[in-house]
Amino acid sequence: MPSKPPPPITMDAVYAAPGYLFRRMQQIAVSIFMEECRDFDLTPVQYAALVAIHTHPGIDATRLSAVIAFDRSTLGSVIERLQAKNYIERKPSPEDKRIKLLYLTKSGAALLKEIIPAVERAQARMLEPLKPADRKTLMALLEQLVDLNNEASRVPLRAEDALEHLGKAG
Amino acid sequence: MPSKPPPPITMDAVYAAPGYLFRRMQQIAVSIFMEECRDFDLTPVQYAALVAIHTHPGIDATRLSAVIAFDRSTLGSVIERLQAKNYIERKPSPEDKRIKLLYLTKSGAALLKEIIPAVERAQARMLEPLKPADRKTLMALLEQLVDLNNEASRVPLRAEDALEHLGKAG
DNA sequence: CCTATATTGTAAGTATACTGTCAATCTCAA
DNA sequence: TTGAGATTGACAGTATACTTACAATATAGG
Repeated sequence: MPSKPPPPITMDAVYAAPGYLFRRMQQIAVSIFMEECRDFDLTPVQYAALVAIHTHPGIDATRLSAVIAFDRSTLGSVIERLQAKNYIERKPSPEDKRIKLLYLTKSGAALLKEIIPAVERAQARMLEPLKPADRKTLMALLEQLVDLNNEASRVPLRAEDALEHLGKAG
Repeated sequence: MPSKPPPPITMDAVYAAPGYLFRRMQQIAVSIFMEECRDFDLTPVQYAALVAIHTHPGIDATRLSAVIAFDRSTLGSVIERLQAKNYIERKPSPEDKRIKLLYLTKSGAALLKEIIPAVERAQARMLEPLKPADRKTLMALLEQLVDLNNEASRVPLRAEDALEHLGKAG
């Protein structure tokens, strides 16, 4: 029995591959975000970090990385930049000398409020070319897929766990 | 008339935002690709470049960037790494002294053949958690969205145009 | 022919995103 | 209590991904 011949190597196979489409869509999403938020000098990642710190004041970097599914190393430089721009501040923890607690500054809180309409415009623009029903379908499937694949990523999202150790156990 | 109060700022809003899901899915996709292709020392981007050079031998870097929707600057270092690993070679064009033509080496062609099963396993694994019908729906919608948003990205895909100037016009 | 303009590859600078490693610190169990 | 192991933030190293800028080269118009 002859084995199946290998499929031809074509760009069309690349263009239709999930991995390629995910990369392409991510590029597009970042591009749209940066365009809508041009006035604010804030990247998508920096925005997510600000929201998380706003929601969980006094979080530390390691837990923050779990809450936004971010590598700890990467997050270090993100935090540095946010601090350099005076949007957040770091205070040493009295309980654990290794830890630095993160808080929004007034400037950071104000920025967050102001930028939200631009962020929502960006999010809407990403899906705009689709029909409303298709937008819902796509988001529902993607949310499922990301959730079901959570453990496959190197830095899984740990939204709840992360907070159990924050002195707000419940 | 009082204006609508602003929506509360929550992490759930971030988790459901298209931009966040696209970034997360991209992280997961790269992670799975790297895991399946561990034996080969090739990144997703390097793989796409190899396929494109295989499909269009003698392509130059600028056209390659259009064919895989890649920034020219980024591509420079990708090409360098592929050359350092002896998977491609660059030859000066006799017609245009600015241009360097790209070709797969024997080693690169062999690698490409060998890696394909691993790449296909990776692509399959990304969608595995979904039901087959949902996989199709998701891919169809995503393909549409990427295509319709093509111009929104900084480096739009120009699959066909790019080749018209390659001496294969027609 | 010669000059304004465009293209090509390259480089410098910024920002994710990951792999490791490390010292300081904390925790827990023997 | 002390010592093994874990955690934390920091750092070095690699790889996208983008911006702007630049010199070398090519092209088109006058």
